[in-house]
Amino acid sequence: MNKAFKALADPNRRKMLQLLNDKDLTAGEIADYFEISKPSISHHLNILTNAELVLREKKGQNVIYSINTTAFQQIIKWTFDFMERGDGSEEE
Amino acid sequence: MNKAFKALADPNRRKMLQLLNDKDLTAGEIADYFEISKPSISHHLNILTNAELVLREKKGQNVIYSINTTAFQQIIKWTFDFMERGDGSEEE
DNA sequence: TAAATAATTAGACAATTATCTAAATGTCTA
DNA sequence: TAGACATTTAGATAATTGTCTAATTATTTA
Repeated sequence: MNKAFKALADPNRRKMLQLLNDKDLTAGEIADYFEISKPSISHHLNILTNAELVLREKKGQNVIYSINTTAFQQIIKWTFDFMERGDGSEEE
Repeated sequence: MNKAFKALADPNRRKMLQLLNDKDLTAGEIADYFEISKPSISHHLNILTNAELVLREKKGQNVIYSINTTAFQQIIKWTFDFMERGDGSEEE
């Protein structure tokens, strides 16, 4: 959980997640959307993978990345707990 | 939004949010739950306030902190967009 | 099998961050 | 008003992070 939150702290990584949410992409395709170098892209993808926010699959020469929806469900759950006060009160 | 995600990246700050979710607390009361120095607590509270995740209110000698639920709703919204694929497809 | 392509690893560096101690500010009360 | 208390500000330092270039690994294909 901590890794996921740390991973989400970077805007480039959040953008990667949004791209992957639209469709699966190879590392190279992801890199095309950014100004930064490919090693930097690789570094960010590694952090996202370690945080289990994305899944990687090697296919020939390419590495295909995809969103891991399970991780997002956990984050939603965590965040949701702040919306539901323990006693059900809606008062200030 | 970026500030909020950065603020959430730190475990101490997430713990502060969880404490404040239970009830409003002064800076000193918050400090009692942590091992780190008061200036460090103050630093973290400042980051949370800047990210608009918490609200601060001076009351006499004390500063009372409380959760800003609006900010959490935005984070939920952001996260939720990953759960709903644009075309409504559930396929892999 | 040599060259081209895709991606990662290694290592360096600058910027950011979390922490500390010491000092300052603001408020209360004896 | 002097002292105590609550909190923040200032400034230093060590650790972490994001970025780069150069080199490496793995795969495809001419």
